[in-house]
Amino acid sequence: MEDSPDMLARRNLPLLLLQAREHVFAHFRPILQRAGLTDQQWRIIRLLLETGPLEPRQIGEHCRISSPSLAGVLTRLEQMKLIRRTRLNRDLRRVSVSLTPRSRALAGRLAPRIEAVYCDIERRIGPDFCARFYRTLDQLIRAVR
Amino acid sequence: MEDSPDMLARRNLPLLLLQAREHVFAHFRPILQRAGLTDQQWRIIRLLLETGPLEPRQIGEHCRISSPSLAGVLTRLEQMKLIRRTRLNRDLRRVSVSLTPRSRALAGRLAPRIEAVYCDIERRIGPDFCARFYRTLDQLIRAVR
DNA sequence: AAATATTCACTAATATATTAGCAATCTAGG
DNA sequence: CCTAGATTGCTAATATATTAGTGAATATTT
Repeated sequence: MEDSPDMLARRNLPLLLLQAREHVFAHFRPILQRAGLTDQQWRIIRLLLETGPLEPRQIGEHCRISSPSLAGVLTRLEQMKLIRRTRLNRDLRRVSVSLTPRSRALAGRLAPRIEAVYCDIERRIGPDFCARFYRTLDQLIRAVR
Repeated sequence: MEDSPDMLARRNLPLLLLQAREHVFAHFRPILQRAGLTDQQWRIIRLLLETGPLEPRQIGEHCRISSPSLAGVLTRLEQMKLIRRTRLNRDLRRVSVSLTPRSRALAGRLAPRIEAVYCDIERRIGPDFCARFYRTLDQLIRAVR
Protein backbone atom coordinates (compact mmCIF):
# COMPACT_ATOMS: atom_id res chain seq x y z
CA MET A 1 0.00 0.00 0.00
CA GLU A 2 3.01 2.27 -0.56
CA ASP A 3 2.84 5.47 -2.65
CA SER A 4 3.39 4.50 -6.19
CA PRO A 5 5.62 7.33 -7.40
CA ASP A 6 3.43 7.73 -10.49
CA MET A 7 0.04 7.84 -8.90
CA LEU A 8 -0.48 10.90 -11.06
CA ALA A 9 1.24 10.15 -14.30
CA ARG A 10 0.25 13.30 -16.21
CA ARG A 11 1.77 16.70 -15.91
CA ASN A 12 -0.42 19.27 -14.19
CA LEU A 13 -2.02 21.01 -17.18
CA PRO A 14 -3.95 23.73 -15.29
CA LEU A 15 -0.77 24.60 -13.40
CA LEU A 16 1.24 24.73 -16.61
CA LEU A 17 -1.27 27.16 -18.10
CA LEU A 18 -1.17 29.21 -14.93
CA GLN A 19 2.64 29.34 -15.01
CA ALA A 20 2.56 30.42 -18.65
CA ARG A 21 0.07 33.18 -17.91
CA GLU A 22 2.05 34.41 -14.92
CA HIS A 23 5.33 34.56 -16.80
CA VAL A 24 3.69 36.42 -19.68
CA PHE A 25 1.75 38.77 -17.45
CA ALA A 26 4.87 39.62 -15.46
CA HIS A 27 5.90 41.76 -18.44
CA PHE A 28 2.67 43.79 -18.34
CA ARG A 29 2.18 44.11 -14.60
CA PRO A 30 4.63 47.01 -14.06
CA ILE A 31 2.82 49.11 -16.67
CA LEU A 32 -0.59 48.63 -15.09
CA GLN A 33 0.82 49.04 -11.62
CA ARG A 34 2.31 52.43 -12.42
CA ALA A 35 -1.08 53.43 -13.86
CA GLY A 36 -2.79 52.40 -10.62
CA LEU A 37 -4.77 49.63 -12.29
CA THR A 38 -5.20 46.02 -11.26
CA ASP A 39 -5.20 43.10 -13.68
CA GLN A 40 -8.99 42.76 -13.62
CA GLN A 41 -9.64 46.49 -13.97
CA TRP A 42 -7.53 46.64 -17.11
CA ARG A 43 -9.14 43.49 -18.56
CA ILE A 44 -12.53 45.18 -18.29
CA ILE A 45 -11.40 48.52 -19.71
CA ARG A 46 -9.67 46.83 -22.59
CA LEU A 47 -12.74 44.73 -23.39
CA LEU A 48 -15.13 47.70 -23.36
CA LEU A 49 -12.71 49.59 -25.57
CA GLU A 50 -13.15 46.92 -28.22
CA THR A 51 -16.84 46.14 -27.86
CA GLY A 52 -18.53 49.28 -26.53
CA PRO A 53 -20.94 49.18 -23.55
CA LEU A 54 -21.72 45.76 -22.15
CA GLU A 55 -23.70 44.29 -19.27
CA PRO A 56 -21.93 42.84 -16.22
CA ARG A 57 -22.84 39.29 -17.16
CA GLN A 58 -21.17 39.65 -20.55
CA ILE A 59 -18.11 41.29 -19.05
CA GLY A 60 -17.74 38.55 -16.47
CA GLU A 61 -18.04 35.78 -19.00
CA HIS A 62 -15.43 37.21 -21.34
CA CYS A 63 -12.99 38.38 -18.66
CA ARG A 64 -13.50 35.25 -16.52
CA ILE A 65 -14.55 37.27 -13.49
CA SER A 66 -17.36 35.85 -11.39
CA SER A 67 -20.41 37.92 -10.67
CA PRO A 68 -19.57 38.55 -7.00
CA SER A 69 -16.02 39.63 -7.83
CA LEU A 70 -17.30 41.81 -10.61
CA ALA A 71 -19.63 43.72 -8.28
CA GLY A 72 -16.65 44.94 -6.26
CA VAL A 73 -14.41 45.64 -9.22
CA LEU A 74 -17.09 47.69 -10.98
CA THR A 75 -17.83 49.64 -7.79
CA ARG A 76 -14.18 50.63 -7.49
CA LEU A 77 -13.88 51.44 -11.20
CA GLU A 78 -16.95 53.65 -10.85
CA GLN A 79 -15.45 55.45 -7.84
CA MET A 80 -12.31 56.11 -9.91
CA LYS A 81 -14.60 57.54 -12.61
CA LEU A 82 -13.27 55.04 -15.15
CA ILE A 83 -16.68 53.48 -15.90
CA ARG A 84 -20.36 54.44 -15.69
CA ARG A 85 -23.25 52.17 -14.75
CA THR A 86 -26.73 52.95 -16.14
CA ARG A 87 -29.92 50.93 -15.66
CA LEU A 88 -31.74 49.72 -18.76
CA ASN A 89 -35.28 51.10 -18.96
CA ARG A 90 -36.64 48.09 -20.77
CA ASP A 91 -35.39 45.71 -18.06
CA LEU A 92 -34.79 47.24 -14.68
CA ARG A 93 -32.74 44.29 -13.46
CA ARG A 94 -30.09 44.88 -16.05
CA VAL A 95 -27.23 47.39 -16.15
CA SER A 96 -25.08 48.81 -18.92
CA VAL A 97 -21.41 49.47 -18.21
CA SER A 98 -19.59 52.00 -20.37
CA LEU A 99 -16.24 53.74 -20.39
CA THR A 100 -15.69 57.40 -19.50
CA PRO A 101 -13.51 59.98 -21.28
CA ARG A 102 -11.07 59.52 -18.45
CA SER A 103 -10.60 55.79 -19.01
CA ARG A 104 -10.32 56.29 -22.76
CA ALA A 105 -7.57 58.82 -22.20
CA LEU A 106 -5.83 56.46 -19.78
CA ALA A 107 -6.04 53.61 -22.29
CA GLY A 108 -4.60 55.91 -24.94
CA ARG A 109 -1.55 56.58 -22.80
CA LEU A 110 -1.10 52.89 -21.92
CA ALA A 111 -1.61 51.43 -25.38
CA PRO A 112 1.87 52.16 -26.78
CA ARG A 113 3.60 50.64 -23.75
CA ILE A 114 1.39 47.54 -23.94
CA GLU A 115 2.11 47.29 -27.65
CA ALA A 116 5.84 47.50 -26.99
CA VAL A 117 5.68 44.53 -24.62
CA TYR A 118 3.82 42.47 -27.22
CA CYS A 119 6.54 43.30 -29.73
CA ASP A 120 9.18 42.17 -27.28
CA ILE A 121 7.37 38.90 -26.57
CA GLU A 122 6.83 38.26 -30.26
CA ARG A 123 10.51 38.86 -30.87
CA ARG A 124 11.46 36.37 -28.16
CA ILE A 125 9.24 33.54 -29.32
CA GLY A 126 9.10 34.28 -33.03
CA PRO A 127 6.11 35.69 -34.98
CA ASP A 128 5.17 32.35 -36.53
CA PHE A 129 5.27 30.57 -33.17
CA CYS A 130 3.14 33.37 -31.81
CA ALA A 131 0.44 33.12 -34.47
CA ARG A 132 0.34 29.33 -34.18
CA PHE A 133 0.07 29.58 -30.41
CA TYR A 134 -3.02 31.81 -30.59
CA ARG A 135 -4.70 29.29 -32.86
CA THR A 136 -3.70 26.42 -30.59
CA LEU A 137 -5.24 28.13 -27.57
CA ASP A 138 -8.45 28.79 -29.48
CA GLN A 139 -8.63 25.14 -30.46
CA LEU A 140 -8.01 23.96 -26.90
CA ILE A 141 -10.71 26.23 -25.49
CA ARG A 142 -13.23 25.09 -28.09
CA ALA A 143 -12.41 21.44 -27.47
CA VAL A 144 -12.72 21.35 -23.70
CA ARG A 145 -15.57 23.84 -23.36
CA MET B 1 -9.14 62.63 -30.92
CA GLU B 2 -11.61 59.77 -31.43
CA ASP B 3 -10.86 56.21 -30.27
CA SER B 4 -9.02 54.50 -32.98
CA PRO B 5 -10.71 51.09 -32.92
CA ASP B 6 -7.34 49.38 -33.07
CA MET B 7 -5.51 51.23 -30.33
CA LEU B 8 -4.66 47.77 -29.06
CA ALA B 9 -4.12 45.69 -32.14
CA ARG B 10 -3.05 42.44 -30.44
CA ARG B 11 -5.27 39.88 -28.82
CA ASN B 12 -5.04 39.78 -25.04
CA LEU B 13 -2.58 36.93 -24.50
CA PRO B 14 -2.67 36.79 -20.68
CA LEU B 15 -6.47 36.68 -20.86
CA LEU B 16 -6.40 33.94 -23.48
CA LEU B 17 -4.16 31.85 -21.24
CA LEU B 18 -6.46 32.53 -18.30
CA GLN B 19 -9.50 31.46 -20.30
CA ALA B 20 -7.74 28.27 -21.38
CA ARG B 21 -6.80 27.46 -17.80
CA GLU B 22 -10.31 28.13 -16.54
CA HIS B 23 -11.96 25.97 -19.16
CA VAL B 24 -9.55 23.11 -18.47
CA PHE B 25 -9.75 23.44 -14.71
CA ALA B 26 -13.56 23.44 -14.80
CA HIS B 27 -13.28 19.70 -15.44
CA PHE B 28 -11.21 19.12 -12.28
CA ARG B 29 -12.91 21.54 -9.90
CA PRO B 30 -15.88 19.29 -9.00
CA ILE B 31 -13.52 16.49 -7.92
CA LEU B 32 -11.50 18.71 -5.60
CA GLN B 33 -14.61 20.42 -4.32
CA ARG B 34 -16.20 17.14 -3.26
CA ALA B 35 -12.93 16.29 -1.48
CA GLY B 36 -13.05 19.62 0.39
CA LEU B 37 -9.87 20.90 -1.26
CA THR B 38 -9.20 24.22 -2.96
CA ASP B 39 -7.20 24.61 -6.12
CA GLN B 40 -4.09 25.83 -4.27
CA GLN B 41 -4.27 23.14 -1.60
CA TRP B 42 -4.34 20.41 -4.22
CA ARG B 43 -1.51 22.03 -6.20
CA ILE B 44 0.68 21.86 -3.11
CA ILE B 45 -0.26 18.29 -2.17
CA ARG B 46 0.30 17.13 -5.72
CA LEU B 47 3.72 18.78 -5.87
CA LEU B 48 4.92 17.31 -2.57
CA LEU B 49 3.70 13.92 -3.72
CA GLU B 50 6.13 14.09 -6.62
CA THR B 51 9.10 15.78 -4.97
CA GLY B 52 8.98 14.90 -1.29
CA PRO B 53 9.35 17.54 1.45
CA LEU B 54 10.07 21.10 0.29
CA GLU B 55 10.47 24.53 1.83
CA PRO B 56 7.71 27.16 1.45
CA ARG B 57 9.82 29.24 -0.91
CA GLN B 58 10.21 26.31 -3.30
CA ILE B 59 6.54 25.41 -3.10
CA GLY B 60 5.50 28.98 -3.83
CA GLU B 61 7.77 29.29 -6.81
CA HIS B 62 6.59 26.09 -8.44
CA CYS B 63 2.89 26.46 -7.61
CA ARG B 64 2.89 30.21 -8.36
CA ILE B 65 1.64 31.09 -4.89
CA SER B 66 3.10 34.19 -3.26
CA SER B 67 4.67 33.98 0.15
CA PRO B 68 1.85 35.78 1.98
CA SER B 69 -0.83 33.61 0.37
CA LEU B 70 1.19 30.53 1.11
CA ALA B 71 1.36 31.31 4.81
CA GLY B 72 -2.43 31.11 5.05
CA VAL B 73 -2.80 28.08 2.81
CA LEU B 74 -0.17 26.12 4.75
CA THR B 75 -1.76 27.07 8.07
CA ARG B 76 -5.11 25.71 6.93
CA LEU B 77 -3.54 22.57 5.44
CA GLU B 78 -1.79 21.99 8.76
CA GLN B 79 -5.05 22.41 10.68
CA MET B 80 -6.62 19.81 8.37
CA LYS B 81 -3.67 17.53 9.20
CA LEU B 82 -2.77 17.25 5.51
CA ILE B 83 0.75 18.63 5.93
CA ARG B 84 3.38 19.01 8.66
CA ARG B 85 5.77 21.94 9.18
CA THR B 86 9.11 21.29 10.87
CA ARG B 87 11.94 23.78 11.49
CA LEU B 88 15.38 22.96 10.11
CA ASN B 89 18.00 22.72 12.86
CA ARG B 90 20.83 23.96 10.66
CA ASP B 91 18.93 27.16 9.75
CA LEU B 92 16.22 28.24 12.13
CA ARG B 93 14.64 30.60 9.62
CA ARG B 94 13.77 27.78 7.30
CA VAL B 95 10.90 25.29 7.40
CA SER B 96 10.30 21.91 5.80
CA VAL B 97 6.80 21.06 4.62
CA SER B 98 5.87 17.39 4.24
CA LEU B 99 2.76 15.35 3.58
CA THR B 100 0.96 13.26 6.20
CA PRO B 101 -0.47 9.74 5.86
CA ARG B 102 -3.85 11.38 5.67
CA SER B 103 -3.04 13.51 2.62
CA ARG B 104 -1.37 10.55 0.91
CA ALA B 105 -4.49 8.50 1.42
CA LEU B 106 -6.63 11.36 0.10
CA ALA B 107 -4.43 11.71 -2.97
CA GLY B 108 -4.71 7.97 -3.53
CA ARG B 109 -8.49 8.22 -3.63
CA LEU B 110 -8.44 11.26 -5.93
CA ALA B 111 -5.81 10.07 -8.39
CA PRO B 112 -8.05 7.78 -10.47
CA ARG B 113 -10.70 10.47 -10.89
CA ILE B 114 -8.07 13.03 -11.90
CA GLU B 115 -6.60 10.55 -14.33
CA ALA B 116 -10.01 9.94 -15.86
CA VAL B 117 -10.44 13.65 -16.57
CA TYR B 118 -7.04 13.78 -18.27
CA CYS B 119 -8.09 10.86 -20.45
CA ASP B 120 -11.27 12.66 -21.40
CA ILE B 121 -9.41 15.86 -22.25
CA GLU B 122 -6.83 13.94 -24.26
CA ARG B 123 -9.62 12.23 -26.14
CA ARG B 124 -11.24 15.57 -26.96
CA ILE B 125 -8.13 17.30 -28.26
CA GLY B 126 -6.22 14.31 -29.57
CA PRO B 127 -3.09 12.74 -28.00
CA ASP B 128 -0.70 14.26 -30.53
CA PHE B 129 -2.15 17.73 -30.09
CA CYS B 130 -1.83 17.23 -26.35
CA ALA B 131 1.84 16.24 -26.42
CA ARG B 132 2.68 19.13 -28.77
CA PHE B 133 0.80 21.53 -26.54
CA TYR B 134 2.85 20.60 -23.48
CA ARG B 135 6.05 21.24 -25.40
CA THR B 136 4.71 24.54 -26.73
CA LEU B 137 3.90 25.75 -23.23
CA ASP B 138 7.37 24.76 -22.02
CA GLN B 139 8.93 26.71 -24.88
CA LEU B 140 6.80 29.77 -24.20
CA ILE B 141 7.66 29.80 -20.51
CA ARG B 142 11.37 29.44 -21.21
CA ALA B 143 11.26 32.22 -23.81
CA VAL B 144 9.49 34.89 -21.78
CA ARG B 145 11.03 34.08 -18.39
C1' DA C 1 -54.80 37.63 -14.03
C1' DA C 2 -52.35 34.76 -10.75
C1' DA C 3 -49.03 31.64 -9.53
C1' DT C 4 -44.61 29.84 -10.61
C1' DA C 5 -40.08 29.83 -12.42
C1' DT C 6 -36.14 32.10 -14.14
C1' DT C 7 -32.90 35.84 -14.64
C1' DC C 8 -30.12 39.53 -12.96
C1' DA C 9 -27.08 42.03 -10.09
C1' DC C 10 -25.87 42.02 -5.72
C1' DT C 11 -24.43 40.79 -0.52
C1' DA C 12 -22.21 37.68 2.99
C1' DA C 13 -18.56 34.71 4.48
C1' DT C 14 -14.40 32.65 3.83
C1' DA C 15 -10.08 31.72 0.99
C1' DT C 16 -6.54 33.54 -1.74
C1' DA C 17 -3.71 37.49 -4.27
C1' DT C 18 -0.99 41.53 -4.01
C1' DT C 19 1.90 45.01 -2.05
C1' DA C 20 4.46 46.64 1.65
C1' DG C 21 6.94 45.85 5.51
C1' DC C 22 8.82 43.23 9.71
C1' DA C 23 11.50 40.29 13.15
C1' DA C 24 14.55 36.61 13.36
C1' DT C 25 18.35 34.40 11.51
C1' DC C 26 22.30 33.77 8.88
C1' DT C 27 26.52 35.48 6.15
C1' DA C 28 30.37 38.35 5.07
C1' DG C 29 33.63 42.25 6.07
C1' DG C 30 35.95 44.87 9.01
C1' DC D 1 33.79 39.71 17.92
C1' DC D 2 30.46 42.55 15.56
C1' DT D 3 28.08 45.07 12.53
C1' DA D 4 25.99 45.81 7.66
C1' DG D 5 23.66 43.30 4.40
C1' DA D 6 20.93 39.47 2.68
C1' DT D 7 17.58 35.80 3.33
C1' DT D 8 13.42 33.42 5.25
C1' DG D 9 8.92 33.14 6.64
C1' DC D 10 5.66 35.86 8.37
C1' DT D 11 1.84 39.80 9.40
C1' DA D 12 -1.14 43.78 7.86
C1' DA D 13 -4.17 45.96 4.65
C1' DT D 14 -6.67 45.95 0.66
C1' DA D 15 -8.43 43.63 -3.73
C1' DT D 16 -10.22 39.66 -5.81
C1' DA D 17 -12.08 34.52 -5.99
C1' DT D 18 -15.39 31.19 -4.64
C1' DT D 19 -19.67 29.39 -2.90
C1' DA D 20 -24.11 30.18 -1.28
C1' DG D 21 -27.98 32.82 -1.07
C1' DT D 22 -31.05 37.21 -1.54
C1' DG D 23 -34.53 40.64 -3.47
C1' DA D 24 -36.27 42.72 -7.46
C1' DA D 25 -37.77 42.25 -12.01
C1' DT D 26 -39.12 39.64 -15.90
C1' DA D 27 -40.82 35.46 -18.31
C1' DT D 28 -43.71 31.44 -18.37
C1' DT D 29 -47.39 28.74 -17.24
C1' DT D 30 -51.94 27.96 -15.54
